[in-house]
Amino acid sequence: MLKLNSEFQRVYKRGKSAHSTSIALFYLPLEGEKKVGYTASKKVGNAVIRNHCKRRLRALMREYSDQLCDGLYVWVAKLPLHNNEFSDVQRDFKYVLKRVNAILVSNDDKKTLS
RNA sequence: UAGGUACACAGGUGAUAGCUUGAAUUACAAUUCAAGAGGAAAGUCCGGGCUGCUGUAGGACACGGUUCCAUCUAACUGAUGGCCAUGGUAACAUGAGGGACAGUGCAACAGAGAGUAAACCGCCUUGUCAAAGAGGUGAGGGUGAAACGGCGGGGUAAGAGCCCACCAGUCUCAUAGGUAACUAUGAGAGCUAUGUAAACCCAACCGUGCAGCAAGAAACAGAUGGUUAGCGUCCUACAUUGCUAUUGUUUCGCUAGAGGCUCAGAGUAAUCUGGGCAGUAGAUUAAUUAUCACUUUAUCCAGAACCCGGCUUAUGUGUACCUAACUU
RNA sequence: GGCUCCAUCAUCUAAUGGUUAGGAUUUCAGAUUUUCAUUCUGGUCAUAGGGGUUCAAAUCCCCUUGGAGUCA
Repeated sequence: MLKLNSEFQRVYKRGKSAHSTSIALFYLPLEGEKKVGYTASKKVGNAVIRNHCKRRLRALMREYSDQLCDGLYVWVAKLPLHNNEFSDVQRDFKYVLKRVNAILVSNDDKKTLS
């Protein structure tokens, strides 16, 4: 779990970023450790909405964390995350990960891609 | 149809995956069981508890707050019931609702005059051929948010509470009702100088002065200082010798409390008294959920962060009673 | 989480409770100029929202909304 402000700033400055309509991802590849931080600013809404957004992100991360590379992840909630259907959010989640190249690719998948 | 008042609820069950705390088991990684946000948890507008500022007690000044009456409460700028005023056809609602003969200030513009009153036009007397001038007059005109009681009669040169009747208002007294605020009736007095205290202020009452759980305490780690004391200012008395500031981590503070539900009694009510019942929310990137199915009125505003009592604001659905108008 | 403070034209700011809320910059129109700039003249644009006190509120009081600062 990411906690310190300095760690967040490091990821924002050096990491790769990808954006979709409901989610933004900042990713810094790092050998040996896997840390995650969740962010929902006051721009998103009141306390209920911010908590809900973080919960949704956590639920998705739990589902997919086995398939991901090591590194520092920072998930940023955007305005439509609260209202969109869960399936749409899931699609955005996958799309963002793909853009950053954070998904672990097995040898079989490599062949199909090539 | 329109409006008013009071109250209730804020979901439940199942499947899959998962979070926080506690307990148990096994033995250091899991498994099982139990519990897990609100009516406003919000705004931080009041009142307390609790903690610290060497301590305790007292006085003066200053500062801040409150303001019809009674009751309730740990306390309150709170609640309940009443009184008065204002708004509304009504049900009902709202009210910082003491004092303007203790004093000071202010009332722009307009207007003759805005607080010791005041003579622009007009009216009357005088004066004159006619004017000018001198004097009286607040009844009439006009100005303004506001012009010093209203109306009628007497009176007068013209007028004026100058005098009288009625009405309005002020003060005093008496009687009746009420715990009281106050209300009703009667008598008398003088003949009556506006508003503003949410301007300064005066009176009465209240206050623990300041800071707030990021208060503060302990343990460990190390180092660097400050001083004879202070918490609105000043003063007095007594006690004490060491007190105190800064940094990091962890633990405590942290949840059983002026608590909740329910029954009976007292009270118009707020509330109080007595009996019974059930029961660990306690996080710190901050848990209490995600995806579905069924059910149903099941949706809104919205997420505890030391804890309680209020106030204010946001907001869905339903129920009961009341008022007005129309129709049958 | 606690405490403290602020809000006036598009921007920076004035204003003792009392005239139509003033000034500068910007912007718009016109004049000057062969044209542009400068200059001159005139105009547009505001008291955060809702109540109350007062004859009268940007100003005094209350509530709400938005914004800022500070405390480990």
